[in-house]
Amino acid sequence: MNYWLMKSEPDAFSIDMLKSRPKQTEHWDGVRNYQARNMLRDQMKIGDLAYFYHSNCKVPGIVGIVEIVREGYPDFTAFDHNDPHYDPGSDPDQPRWYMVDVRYVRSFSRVISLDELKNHDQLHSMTLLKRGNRLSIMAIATKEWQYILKLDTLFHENY
DNA sequence: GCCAACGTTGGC
DNA sequence: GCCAACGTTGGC
Repeated sequence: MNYWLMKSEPDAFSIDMLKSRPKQTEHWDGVRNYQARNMLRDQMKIGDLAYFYHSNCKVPGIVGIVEIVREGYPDFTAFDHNDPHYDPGSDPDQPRWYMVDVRYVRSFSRVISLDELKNHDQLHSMTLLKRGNRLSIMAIATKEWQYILKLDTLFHENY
């Protein structure tokens, strides 16, 4: 069982949009980075959980949890001339880009903001907080996952 | 195989 | 909207 963090710009695809999809499930398309591709294709397994992260928005941060419900398969948006993520270099017979399907699990009662995450020494080694990091898919250590979960439940207990 | 130019990401 | 950081491209 592995833990992940997946970034999305909420204007393009937010956790609320995922929640309102049929079966609260959607494919995670558009990743065009080889390191992230390798994780989608090779490492993400059914039953793995991921934090849904909203990036490039007013309050960037973790907004909820999703579950991987289908393992890596070719990202067909790369074959579509009309798709903004079209890549002529990805051949259907030898796809360059991969995706997984995710299902909504739950939303946090608040955004656990990037700013807040930075304030916890226990999270300093997270890839997300490394300087210059731009990966849209990253692994999260079990300890970090649990620590972040507690940030949300602590909030519940206090209010 | 080097590296300058360019495009993208994403916080601020 | 700015720009630092990083990945990719392509000339040589």
